[in-house]
Amino acid sequence: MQQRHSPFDIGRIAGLSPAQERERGEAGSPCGACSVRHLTFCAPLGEEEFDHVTRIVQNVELHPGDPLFDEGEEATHLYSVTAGAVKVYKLLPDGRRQIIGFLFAGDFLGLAADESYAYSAEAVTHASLCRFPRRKLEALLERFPRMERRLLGMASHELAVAQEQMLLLGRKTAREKIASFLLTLGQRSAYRGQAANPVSVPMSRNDIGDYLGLTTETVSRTFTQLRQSGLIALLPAGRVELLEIDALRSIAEGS
Amino acid sequence: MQQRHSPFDIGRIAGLSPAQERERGEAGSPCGACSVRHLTFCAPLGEEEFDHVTRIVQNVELHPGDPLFDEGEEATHLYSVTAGAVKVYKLLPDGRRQIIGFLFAGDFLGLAADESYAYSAEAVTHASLCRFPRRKLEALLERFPRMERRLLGMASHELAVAQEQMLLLGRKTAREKIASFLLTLGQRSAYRGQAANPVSVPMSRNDIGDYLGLTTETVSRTFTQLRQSGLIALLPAGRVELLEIDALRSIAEGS
DNA sequence: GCGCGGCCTTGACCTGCGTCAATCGCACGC
DNA sequence: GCGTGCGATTGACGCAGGTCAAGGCCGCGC
Repeated sequence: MQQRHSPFDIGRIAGLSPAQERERGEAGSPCGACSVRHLTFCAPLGEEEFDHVTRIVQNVELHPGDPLFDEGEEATHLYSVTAGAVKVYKLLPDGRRQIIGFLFAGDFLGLAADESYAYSAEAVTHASLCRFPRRKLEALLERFPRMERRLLGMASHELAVAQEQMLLLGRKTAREKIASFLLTLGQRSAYRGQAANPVSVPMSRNDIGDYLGLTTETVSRTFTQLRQSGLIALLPAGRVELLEIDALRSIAEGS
Repeated sequence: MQQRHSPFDIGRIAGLSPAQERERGEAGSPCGACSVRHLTFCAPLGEEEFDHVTRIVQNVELHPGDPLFDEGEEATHLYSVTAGAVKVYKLLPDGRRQIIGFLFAGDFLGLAADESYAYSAEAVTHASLCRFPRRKLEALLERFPRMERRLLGMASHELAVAQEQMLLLGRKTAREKIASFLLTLGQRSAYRGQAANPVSVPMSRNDIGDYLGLTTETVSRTFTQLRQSGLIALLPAGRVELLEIDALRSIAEGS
């Protein structure tokens, strides 16, 4: 239990050593040069496993707003984000939208509970992803149980994140939601080795609203209110400075 | 891909054949006599695997309101519900509560993203569970990759359910939430081979509220309103008859 | 430099749901 | 049968956040 990682413990698997410097891997494809491997699904793979993965992976480049796949579509591929930001969402027939998550370098998507995707995915910024044909990846899982263990760990982690988000959606106020959102974005940036304090907030107010169960206007007003209270500063290029992290933390946890 | 189940496809694995009749397995322990095995984690195990599981499993009986474990506690066990209902929830420091899910026969809990539970669990009704020491189960997973595959399938399924719940919490109205809730409870009953139409609703209005992001009063008012519209009937013993399933379905999906 | 379009902000107003409080219903113990 | 207590229901009222609408800001193309 020291050397071996628990399959129920993605935190320890993935959190070993958030690196300092990285640029997104070049569009080409060679996994050998992957600069974000330590963050991804591929991190714990051995030589042989990694070799096999390298052979089935494809590269995908998206521009802001480009769709990756739609809810209900046949789930033919799984993806790992290597650069940029992607959003994943579900729609109601009348157009109401719930964003299920924002994904950054190292995040995995496409795990489907049945044959089709349960959500749609679309680029927020310019984004690069590795694409794994599902059939071929399954064949590898068959051969390399360690990969299955890794996926189980990632799924358990996703589940914990989803549960935390349910708490936010069901029980937090707008102010608490925004504070939680900014802190979480910061933590995730730090985990990837990027600046955690002036946090980069690449998504629109509308996207933030659809993620937190609020409207654009309420998101905007709440940002303004936090700014006026001296807790944050709104910088150019969608960056937000967290001026009073402790205060934000106590707001996020419910005053 | 015909004989072999996809690891990303819990739906097919778990959904093979919801049986008709079952009573909860007797408190004793012998897995051999388990009447809900076809619903559980154990369903797809082979002889040898099942034997090993049998040897590490313990039985737990809970009365309504009994706690099973608390958020933050060391995650020493995993559980499979064999009878009754269990609720799983998270708290904010000021006491606000979000129920993450209600679990019934066949459901699994305790998968933790790190060494401690991310939520608390407590019995809703009298409940029976199988308890697996985590260390020992991990050792089995090591030996039997098929079990890991099964867990991955279950986790993927949980993830899809959680995402659907985020859509509900973030974007649905009280009326839509209650309609969705009743329909989902019905489907899950049917899946276990129990009555789907007069649905059994064993949890309190308060629990329902904490699950749907509403207050007790709003839950109560919404039930009354659905009853007055002739869509449901409130029967004794916490049972609800769904009188107009199609109408309820269209409400649940957003009118 | 100028106009255009998309996003953000702000204001005024509205409403769905929360809050507070009273009452009801029913299971249970004696 | 009768009291007791907890959960459910109902009502009156308030407010957080939604809706509708008007600018403001800014990057981009020509």
